[in-house]
Amino acid sequence: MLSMSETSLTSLWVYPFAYNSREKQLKDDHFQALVKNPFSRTHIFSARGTDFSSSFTSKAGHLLVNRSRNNQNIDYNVEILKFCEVGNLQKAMELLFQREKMGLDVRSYCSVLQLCAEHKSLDDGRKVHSIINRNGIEIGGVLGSKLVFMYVSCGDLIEGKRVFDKIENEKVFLWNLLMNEYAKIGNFKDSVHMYYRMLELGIEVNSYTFSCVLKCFAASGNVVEGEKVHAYMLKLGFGSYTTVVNSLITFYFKCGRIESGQKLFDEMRVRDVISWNSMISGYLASGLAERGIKVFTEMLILGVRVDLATVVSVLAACANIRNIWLSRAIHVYAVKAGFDMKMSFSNTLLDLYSKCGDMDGAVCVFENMEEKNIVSWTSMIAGYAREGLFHEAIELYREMRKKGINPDVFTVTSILHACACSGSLENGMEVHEYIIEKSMVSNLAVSNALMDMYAKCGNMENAESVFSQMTAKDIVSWNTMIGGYSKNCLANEALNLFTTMQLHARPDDVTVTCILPACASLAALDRGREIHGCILRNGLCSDRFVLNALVDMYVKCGALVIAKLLFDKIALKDLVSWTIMIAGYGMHGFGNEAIATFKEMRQAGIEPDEVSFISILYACSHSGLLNEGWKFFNIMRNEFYIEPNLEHYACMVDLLARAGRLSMAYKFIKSMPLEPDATIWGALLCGCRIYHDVNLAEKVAEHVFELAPENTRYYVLLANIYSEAEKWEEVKKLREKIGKRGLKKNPGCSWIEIKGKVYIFVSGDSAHPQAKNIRLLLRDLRKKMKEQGHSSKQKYALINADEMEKELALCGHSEKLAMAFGILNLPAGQTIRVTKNLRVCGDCHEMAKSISKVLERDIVLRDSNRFHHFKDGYCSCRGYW
DNA sequence: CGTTTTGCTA
Repeated sequence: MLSMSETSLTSLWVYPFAYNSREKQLKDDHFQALVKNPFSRTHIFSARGTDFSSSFTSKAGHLLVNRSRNNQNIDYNVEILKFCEVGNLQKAMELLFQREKMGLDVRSYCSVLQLCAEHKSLDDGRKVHSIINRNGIEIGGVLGSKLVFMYVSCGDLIEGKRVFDKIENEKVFLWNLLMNEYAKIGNFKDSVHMYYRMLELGIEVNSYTFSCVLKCFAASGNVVEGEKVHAYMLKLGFGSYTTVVNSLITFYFKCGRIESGQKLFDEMRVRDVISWNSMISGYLASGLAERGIKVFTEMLILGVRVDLATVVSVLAACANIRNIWLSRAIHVYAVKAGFDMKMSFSNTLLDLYSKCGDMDGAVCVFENMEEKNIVSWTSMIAGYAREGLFHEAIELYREMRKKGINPDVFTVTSILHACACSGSLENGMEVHEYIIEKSMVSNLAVSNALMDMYAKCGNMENAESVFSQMTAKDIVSWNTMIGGYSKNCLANEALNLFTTMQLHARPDDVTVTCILPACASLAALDRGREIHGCILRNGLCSDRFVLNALVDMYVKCGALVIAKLLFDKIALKDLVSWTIMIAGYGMHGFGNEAIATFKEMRQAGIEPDEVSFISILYACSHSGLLNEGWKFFNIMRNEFYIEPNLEHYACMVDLLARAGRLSMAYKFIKSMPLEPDATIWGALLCGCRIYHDVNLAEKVAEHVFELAPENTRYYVLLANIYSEAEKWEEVKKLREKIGKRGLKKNPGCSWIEIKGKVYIFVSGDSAHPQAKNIRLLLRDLRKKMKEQGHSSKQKYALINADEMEKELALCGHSEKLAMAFGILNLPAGQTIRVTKNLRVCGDCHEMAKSISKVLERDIVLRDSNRFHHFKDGYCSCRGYW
């Protein structure tokens, strides 16, 4: 824009009477170009008002040389420049094509390239490039720079870099330009590479270079290299450049070096609004919203100018700590400052409402927004997902796509979370397709969310496929996969991946809380101990989730004493800690200790929930504490107003049935306000077996078979009841029934861990290298049992007679094999710990008792129901199994 | 000649 004096002077000089016709003149492109043309005296005044003579002589002089050589040409160059000046790319291109053979001035090409860059017209730019090549014009110096600039501006970074590499370049500008472009597309590696190359070539770097390279190291979290840049920057005297220090502050915050960022900020002599905003958003992103707000307050006290970005960050900080009061104040402030009409402000407000659980408020903001962007939609979707309204989240995502809005990385991760939590595999797979289409898989957060979605939907194959295709994995990726395997009952896969992980990354608190349940489910005590060591080495033992998982692992691996020692050491025991310990005592048969722990918990001021009541009720039933169980059932309902669910009822039926109150249990089921399921009838069926009540068993079995026709466990149970009553005819009938249905018995299997390795045995296993020794040992033991008056209980037979014979011939059941293997391979005196996938068989139970006495070996056997500690011929279950 | 940077909500 011309200043007032210049305008008047200009106009007067060229057209003394032109004042009135000025508007008309401006409409005329051609004329306007003339006014600005380097040859007109006007140009000298308008563009370079100060130095009349030098500008005139240099420019005109240059062109005058051309004029003398080729009179025609001068006009073409001038004309092209004219069109460039007014921004008429089309005309300039036409002229360029027409006159390319005339040996046009390099400047003309430069001007057109500049215009192509401004218009972001890659097509035209390429055409200019080919004209240049066609006419054998040497690409270098200014022309080279312009070509690179054009390509980069038009988004063709690859071609830009190609031209750049061909030309001599010590100009820092182009280096910075390319570096920034690489950084913009997330290619930090190449950006940083250029920085190192600059240093090698001795190119003088400037503040732009430092800002860019710091951004790269911030993104990749490379503290070491970033600090080197920091030192070099100070050496070159950029320590007082506000933009560079701003970048440095952001870098330190992104690397988690908060104190360094704060220190830099404190020592800054000149701070601008960006310095302040960087601090606020730095704290916000580090999860320290309060400190961000504190920076904002300081800003207000010092009277620093606040801008939209400040308000947006502070409001987001308020949202994160759910500070409604401060949010309102800032809202009012924003309205006064006129920020409230901005989209980014509305987006933050919307997110604030949704984070505070006010989805109606969020919807209100959302619907009243004149313009919405991807952030608005994503915030809404994430809000619905956070509130557990997964269906709404998915619906809104659909609506958004219908509107033609392209989900970005944030949207995709939010919707995947909604799909994961609602188990909507189909929707999740649709999102996966979109992700592939937009090649978003390279994004870590997206891949992690995808894996989580597949894992939560139970599809570990697809999760594994995403995982294996990831080029870079972070701790979240590993944790998601390990946790996925763990939760999908693939404990061995979880453990194997954990081993692999340790070669690549350092486990964190989440990793160990994911892997410990896998050890627990396998009862892999040695692996669990290893992980305990890993926890100690990595300083993770102050995390309450880790401690709870650790206690749970020791409980489920049968090491109750260690579990209790650790439990006592937990300084802040939460409801979960207490529940784990109560359940632990329960499954090990220490009902009274469980009750004592429950009381302690209440004394500690922790209120039990429905889960802790399940634990205590099971503890009572495992120890046959009928009256205490009833008491807790009543306390739960009358004192804590917790409505019993199916699981609570199952506990009670179990309790009654084990205590021999079979008809009472039957009446109890009949009086339930909930529809009983197979587990509940199954518990009673179990009781029928213990107390040999064939008549009731048949009645109960009808219910069970109706509710769970596919579960072989119950057919086996009934068959056992028949065979124990020597009703062989009925056993046969049942066997035929099962055969007709094509059902297969869930094979019993047991395993034992020796020196960290798990050995698995299935019923009648003879393939094992030590099978012969095991057989001999068992035969020997059987003999000793008989001498002591134990009779072999042929009653513990199974449905299939052939199988039974085979098992007897080989001395049988998987738990016997595993126990024998333990005796043969573990040093004397060491407890034998065996785990079985089904309930322990009665004969094996007897044999274990005998082994514990005859061989003086302690045995801890975990079956699908509880623990059995065998010692001196007794079992901790005292018959309650 | 000038062209490029730093912060901003999910």
